[in-house]
Amino acid sequence: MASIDEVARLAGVSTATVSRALSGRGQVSDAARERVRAAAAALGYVVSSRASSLASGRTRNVGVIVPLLDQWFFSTMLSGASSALMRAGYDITLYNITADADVRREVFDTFLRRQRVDAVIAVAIELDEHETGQLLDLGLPVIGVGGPNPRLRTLSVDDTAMARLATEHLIELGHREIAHIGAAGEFEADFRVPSRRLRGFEQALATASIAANPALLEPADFTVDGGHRAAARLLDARRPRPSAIFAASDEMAIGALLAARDLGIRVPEDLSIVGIDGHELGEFFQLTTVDQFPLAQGERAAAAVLAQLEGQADATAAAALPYELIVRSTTAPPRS
Amino acid sequence: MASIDEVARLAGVSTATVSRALSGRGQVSDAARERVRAAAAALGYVVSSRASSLASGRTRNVGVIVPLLDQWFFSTMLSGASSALMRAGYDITLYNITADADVRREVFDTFLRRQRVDAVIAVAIELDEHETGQLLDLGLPVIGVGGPNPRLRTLSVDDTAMARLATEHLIELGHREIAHIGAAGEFEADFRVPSRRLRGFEQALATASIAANPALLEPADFTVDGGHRAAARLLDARRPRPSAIFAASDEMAIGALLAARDLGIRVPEDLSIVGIDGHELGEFFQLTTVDQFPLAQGERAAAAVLAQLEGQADATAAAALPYELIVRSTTAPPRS
DNA sequence: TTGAAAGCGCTAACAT
DNA sequence: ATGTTAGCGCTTTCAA
Repeated sequence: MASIDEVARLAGVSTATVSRALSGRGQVSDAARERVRAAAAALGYVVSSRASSLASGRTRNVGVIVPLLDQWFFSTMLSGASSALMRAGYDITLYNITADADVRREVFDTFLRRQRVDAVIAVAIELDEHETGQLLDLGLPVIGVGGPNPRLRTLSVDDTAMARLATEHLIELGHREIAHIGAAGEFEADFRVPSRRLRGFEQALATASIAANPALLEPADFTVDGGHRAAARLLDARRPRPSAIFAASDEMAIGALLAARDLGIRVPEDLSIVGIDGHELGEFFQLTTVDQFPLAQGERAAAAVLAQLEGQADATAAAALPYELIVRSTTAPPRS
Repeated sequence: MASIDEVARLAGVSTATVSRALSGRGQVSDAARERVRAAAAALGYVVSSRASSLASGRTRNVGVIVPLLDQWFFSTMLSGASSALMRAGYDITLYNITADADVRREVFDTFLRRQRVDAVIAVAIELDEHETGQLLDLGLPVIGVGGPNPRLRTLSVDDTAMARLATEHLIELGHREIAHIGAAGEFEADFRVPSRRLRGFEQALATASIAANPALLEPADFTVDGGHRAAARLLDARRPRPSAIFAASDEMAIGALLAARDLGIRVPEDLSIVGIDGHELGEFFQLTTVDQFPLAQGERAAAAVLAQLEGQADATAAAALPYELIVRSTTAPPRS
């Protein structure tokens, strides 16, 4: 591993000039810069982040906290954030806050305090007061994605409005008996998303003067299987059947779709189904959904963090995250 | 951010003793250790990884290279590796080698050479000669998972044997007309897994003296959609229909299953389907598969790396990665 | 525009 | 068992 001294010697300049030439900070003549570049390339020299970060206080590394990795939505957001940060030359260190409470505490008490990162992105995590305070105490740029947090700079999509949009789509098609598959106890603890989507659903019904019917609310855990079971209950032959289902995630919507197929109920002729998220499988199942572009959300979070680190105004900061109704083939007017 | 001097002062010892007490290296009296602990806790002191790594040469950070994030298999392995490393107090920095060739080159030329990591785990990446050399040049423990690489210490499951096992299961049930959905050109470039699974399929047929039939081979891209399209071609009414399909991944097997349903072909009565991987949706679809426990693979990779870092013999090193046939409800004897 | 030199906050010899 | 001290390899004043 070549060191800065060797580069300086080969280029015939001081280490200070090498540092300036390679980092782009401070004035360096074109000639010197070129010689330094050539020397560094010849030696295969790369600035040691250990030494550089100790001297400068900058690590070129961003911490990303995620609640789960093995779910499409989170890994897609991570993918977006990761590629944007890497393009900017930043490393990313990953803090996977799993179900394990000890690990979670360690992340906030220790891992994040090791001065390894210049900034933090917290993805879809509901932070409690104490954790939020710990994050703020780091004295670093912190940005949250999803789940508005009044004490943090947060990018979030309007879950209530998305749910309203999905429900309104069904209402406009003429549906009146609309069921909702969504939140359930345990899951709720970490994410308020489900309840916000339920609220949007209720708002849309109220605006259209459709009475809320508790029998048409089925809790589920945001998995395909959960959506399938919830739909099976809703579509039970012994009770009046809704003409449409709004599922609070595409995974649950897909589960509902498969449940309908199992029961010989045709979609969309006998039953309309709409989801939320923009899941990769939505195209395959021809699922109508409200897309929230998770890959782009990750990229936006990265851009916001980079803007703060580089001290520029973040042009996209104020704008709310976009979402869009994608009408495919699982929704249609009810029969007669 | 409190520094080591403040802790030393508060504990009434030198900074060297603080360092020793907190790192566990070297001899410290119980009394001193306790005072240091208390002082550190009182001040909220955490060792700065910047300073510590410069002085010691250790970063307590492992780099993980993955080819994709938004696919269940890779994110699951990452999840396993991540949780195991975090439990051992290690950070992980994530290098997502996307489709972008420039980013890929940068990772090997620059990112990995910044001396930010103590070791590298390369997940399911086919490295070319040059990249393998670059990894080795780092002078760090490197372990690969999946895709055997003769120059690297590698944990890998025997893809050929897994495919053989899946195919033998069909043969033992009495199937003779067995189709395979697997590799296709472009995908092949990065992963040799598909061709190894094809080989296992062919071996099992040969052992049972079943003639290979090129008409029963359909290339697909390892997605649900690809599996669906491949199965639709295989199940086309105008040609002789196989009695069983072995898909080289669970995602494709699920696609095939849905294609059969679309065509009114009953599974397993009219068609048996078996996959590979142990996908989370396998249970839901009652899919027969050969599970390769990707979460455990990630954990094993982490354990192997930690063993090398800590200089212990890795007890699990020699053992091949386990796999297991999980018989569920998509396979049965053919109809006479 | 460039160089000399003083740190950045730890760790690890070496001494005691 | 503990303290003293010389680095680790850079960055950044400060001076020239």
